[in-house]
Amino acid sequence: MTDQQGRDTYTPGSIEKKWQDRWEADGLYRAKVDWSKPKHYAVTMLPYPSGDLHIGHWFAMTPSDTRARFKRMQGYNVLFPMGFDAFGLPAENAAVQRNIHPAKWTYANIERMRKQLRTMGAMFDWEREMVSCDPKYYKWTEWFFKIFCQNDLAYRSEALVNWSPTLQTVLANEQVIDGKDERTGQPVVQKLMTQWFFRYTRYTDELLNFDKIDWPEPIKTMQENWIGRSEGARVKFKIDTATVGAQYIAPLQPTDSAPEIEVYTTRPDTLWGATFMVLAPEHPLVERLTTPEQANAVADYKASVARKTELERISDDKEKTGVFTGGYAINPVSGARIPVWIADYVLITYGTGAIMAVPSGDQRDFDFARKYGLEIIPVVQPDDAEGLDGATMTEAWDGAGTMINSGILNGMRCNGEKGRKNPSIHAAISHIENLGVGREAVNYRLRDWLISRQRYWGSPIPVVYRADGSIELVPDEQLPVVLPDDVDFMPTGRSPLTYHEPFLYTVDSQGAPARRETDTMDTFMCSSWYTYRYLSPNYDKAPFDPEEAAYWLPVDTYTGGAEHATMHLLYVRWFNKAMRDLGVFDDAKQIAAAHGRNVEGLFDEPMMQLRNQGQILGEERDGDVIVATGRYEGDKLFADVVEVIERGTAAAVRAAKPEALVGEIVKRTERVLTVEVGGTLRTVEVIDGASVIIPAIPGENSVNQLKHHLEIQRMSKSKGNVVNPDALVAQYGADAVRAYLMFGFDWSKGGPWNSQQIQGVVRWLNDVWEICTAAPPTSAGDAAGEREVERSLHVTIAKVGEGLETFSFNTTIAALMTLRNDLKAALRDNQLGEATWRATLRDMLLLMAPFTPHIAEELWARLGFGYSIHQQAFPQYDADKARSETTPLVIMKNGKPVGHILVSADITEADAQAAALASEIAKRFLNGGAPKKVVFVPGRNGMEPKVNIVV
RNA sequence: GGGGAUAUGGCGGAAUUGGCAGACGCGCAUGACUUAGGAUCAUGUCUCUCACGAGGUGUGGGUUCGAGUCCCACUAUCCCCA
Repeated sequence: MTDQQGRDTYTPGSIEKKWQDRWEADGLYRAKVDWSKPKHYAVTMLPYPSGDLHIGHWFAMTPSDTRARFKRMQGYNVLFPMGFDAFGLPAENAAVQRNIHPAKWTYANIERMRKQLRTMGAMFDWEREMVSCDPKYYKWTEWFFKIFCQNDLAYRSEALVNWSPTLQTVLANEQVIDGKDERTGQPVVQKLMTQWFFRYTRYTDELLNFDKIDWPEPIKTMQENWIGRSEGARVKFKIDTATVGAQYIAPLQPTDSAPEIEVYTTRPDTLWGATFMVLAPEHPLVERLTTPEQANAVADYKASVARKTELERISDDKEKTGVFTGGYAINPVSGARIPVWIADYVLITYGTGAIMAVPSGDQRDFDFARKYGLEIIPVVQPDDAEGLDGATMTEAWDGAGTMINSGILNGMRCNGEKGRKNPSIHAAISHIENLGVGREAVNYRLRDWLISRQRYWGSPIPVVYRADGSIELVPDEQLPVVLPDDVDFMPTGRSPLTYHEPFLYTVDSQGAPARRETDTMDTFMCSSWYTYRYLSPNYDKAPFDPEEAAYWLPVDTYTGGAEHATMHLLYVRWFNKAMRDLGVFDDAKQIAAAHGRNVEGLFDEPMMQLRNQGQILGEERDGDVIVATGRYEGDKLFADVVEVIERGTAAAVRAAKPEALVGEIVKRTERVLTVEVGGTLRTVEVIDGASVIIPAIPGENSVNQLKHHLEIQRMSKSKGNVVNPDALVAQYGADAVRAYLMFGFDWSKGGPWNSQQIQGVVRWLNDVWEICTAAPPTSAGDAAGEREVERSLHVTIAKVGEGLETFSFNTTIAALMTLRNDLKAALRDNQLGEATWRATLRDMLLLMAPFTPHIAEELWARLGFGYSIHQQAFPQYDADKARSETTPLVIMKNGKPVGHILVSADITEADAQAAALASEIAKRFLNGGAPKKVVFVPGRNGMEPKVNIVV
C-alpha cells in the first residue's frame, strides 16, 4: 500500500509471512553443535496442544524468543526449541464426548498449533520438535520407568484414590468437584489402591540446595516449604493390652510383634502432655484397638470419612470430629494410660498416620480435647503466666517458656526454637533414646511421587503381572509398549485399556500367561525429560544423543509460569538427579570433558536460570448500571428487584424513582453488591427470591450474572473474554502483538488485557517505518544535534542490553520509543546529515530486531544492508558516546529537591557544594544563614549529581 | 488451612547501592491540518494554589541529611497447593 506521497505504508501482512518463509527456507534458526562458539540453550515451557494458541502462549513465548534472539546477537550459538506435552485428560474427554480418538484429536491440534506458532516469527528450531505422545518419545519415558524400577527408585504401594462407586473407576483430582464426579454428580469416595511411586524422598536434601542455580526466590521458598523438612523424633506408644485384652474385635495373638503405635513429633519435649492419641481412620491398628461397644461408631465414622476429600479433612475452619476406639495406649515417659481416638484430621498418607495429641501445646488438639472432654496437661509455662491449669486454660501455647509437669525436664528452658537448638527438645530426645522408646528423626512433608493414572491417554507402564502375582519389566527390545489404537471409549469412565483384551492378555519372558499393567504414567513424567529429547528427537539408541548433550546441556534459561513452582519444577530437578546417579549422562560427560568443558557438577541441575512470567487476564469492563428497590435497613438496601438499565438513562431513572438506588456495580460478593451512586459506595443485598432483570440476557436471570466493575477474570470461552491472537495478528501484525505484550505489562506479573493500549506500539512501528522509508535527509546536519542523537542512541543501547539481560522487556521498549522520539525531533529540525541518519537507523534496527523481527528485517533490507539482520552482532555500547558534557546539579533543601543548576558532568564534590551554596536557589532559602550540613551525592549511572543542604 | 506475592495518576506501568516519584505508552484536554476524523501533527496532563509555594507512592509509626525503596504494626487484593 502507498500513501498520498506514493511511499509504502507499513502493512505487516505483506512482509511477515514473506520473511518467515525465507528464514525457514534458509534454515536461519537451525542450531548446530559448534564447539568454537559459546552455547546458550533457552527453553520456554512446552504447551499442551489444546487446539488453539492462546494470547497467554504469546505472552510466555515471544519475550522468551526475544531474549534468545538477543543472546544470539551477542555471539552465542542459541538453541530455542519447541514441542508438545501431548498426553493428558482433555484428549480422552474429547474421545468420550465426541467420539474422536485421542491420538487423532491431539495430532490435529498439534498441526493447527504448529501453524499458529509459526506466525509468532520466533526462532524455534523446528527440526528439534518433540511430541510426548509419539511412540518414539514415550519409548524412552518407559525406559526411564524401567531404570528407576531396577535401581529402587520406583516401587508399588497403596495410596488413596478418588473412587467412583457408580462408575467403578478412579477419577483424577480435577474430575472431582466438591466430593462429586464433575460429570455425573455422583459421590466419590477415597479408596486405597496399589499404585506406582517414585522415590521422590531419596533426593530431598539435595533438592533443598539451590546453590548452583539462579532461580527466583519465591520459587525456592515454595519448594522448601513444599519439601517441608522438619526435625523431631519418632516415638513408640505401647498398646495397653493388659487392661482391654481379648475385648478387642480382632484380638492380638501371642505371636504378633509387640503392639505399638509409632508417631512422629517435632515436639518430643511435650511428650508428658500427650493425654490421648489420634489415628487416621485408615490406620491398620484401628481394628485391633476397637472394642465391641465402639465398633458401630467407628465403622460409621470411617464410612463418613471416606466421602471426604483431603482438603475437607485438614481445613482448620471446620470443627474437628472424631470417635473413641475404646482402646488405650501407654504414654512411654509418664506411664499414663491414654485413650486412642480416630479423627479425620489425621491422614494415613502423612508421617506415620498417627499422632500423639498434646492439647496444651497444639490448638487443634486443644479444640478436640475440649470438645470431647479429654484431659489437658500444661507442659510449657509461658514466662508471663503462672500456675497454668489444664482445666481452665483457654488456648494452647506453643511458644517459649519453662517446662512443667514433665518429669526430668521440669524447670528446663523451652526457647521456642525448632529441633535440637531448643534445650528442652534436645533433652527430651536424649531421654527417649535412653529409654529406648524412640529416636531422633527427620520428617518431610513431601511424599513420594505417585505416577499411576487409571487412564488411557498416557505413556504405558512397561510391566506385566504373572499369574502368581509377581512383577516382570518388559524387556528393552520390546519397548515401547504401544497404546492400542483400536479401543472403544465406552462411557463407563474406565480406561479402555482395562477391557482391551489383546493389550491386557500377554505373556511373560518365559511365555507364560501374564496381564499387562493397565495404568499409565502421570504426564508430569513426560514433561520431566523433554528438554533432553529436544537435543535429538529422532535418536534411537538412548533418550538423547550424548554428542548433543555434551555441548548443549544444561538448559541455560528456562521460562514459564510460576504456577509450576512445586510440581513440574521440582519433578524436573528430581528427574535430573536420578538420571545423573544412574549414569545417563556418563557418555555426554566424557565427550564434554574431551572438549575441555569443566564437567564438575555439570549435570547436577537441569536448568541454570529460571524466570517466570505472569498471566494475561481477560479485559476489564464496566459494571452493570442497576436500579434496585426494596427495604432499607440503615444505609443498606435489601433489594427484591434489581434491574439492569442503559448507562445513559441513569440520571433520568434516578429522577423518576427517588426511592430507588441507581448506580454502577463496582463489586459483588455472592449476593451482596457494592454500588457506586454519585461517587459514594452503597451496599445492596439481593434477597433470596429477588427478581433480577437483565434485558440483554433473555430468560430467567440470577444475581450471579450481574457484571461488576473492573471484573478481571481468566480468559475462557464460556466467559466470552478470550483474546484471539490470530485476529490480533491479522489486524496489527505479529510484530505489534509481540511488542505490545512486552511493553504493556510487567512480564513477571502479567495483567488484564487492554485492547486500546496496543495503539502505542502500533504508532511506534509506523513511525519507525516512516523514518526508515523516507528519503535520506538532504541537510548537512548540525554537529550539536548529531551529537545529541548519538548520545541518545548509546543510552538506548545500554538500556536495551541491560533490559534484555534482566527480562525487563517493558522498559527496554520504552527506551526504544524514546530513541524514536529523539530521532523524530532531530529530523524535524533538520539536524541530521545522511551519514548520521543512516548509522543511527542501522543501530536502531539492530536493537529492534529481537523484539520485532519482521519489520526490522524488512527495513534492514530496504536500507540496503545485507541479509540477514538476525545474523548481525548486537551494537557496541560506547560509554563515552552516551555521556553528556553537562548535567543538571540538583539542589535539595532537607532532602527535597528545590531546583537545579547546570554544571560540568565531571564536577568534583567541592565544586558542586560551592556551586550549590552560591546558587540563587540556595541563597533564597538560606537567607544569609549557614547550612547545618551539606551532603553531596555524586552522579552515576545516568543519575544527576545532587547537593542536599540541611538547614 | 498452609504457602507465595502485590498495593505508585483516569489506565498499563517506570524509578539501579535509599538520592529530582510518575520514564515510556494509553486515555483525556486544547490547538492545527482536514468535507470528515476513531488518521496525522503540536502543546499540555499527580493534587491544591492566580502565583509564590505546599502536599503526595494502601493506613499508622520508626530509622536517615534524604524513604516508593529499609524496619515494626495494620488493612486490602491477587495467585498457588493440599
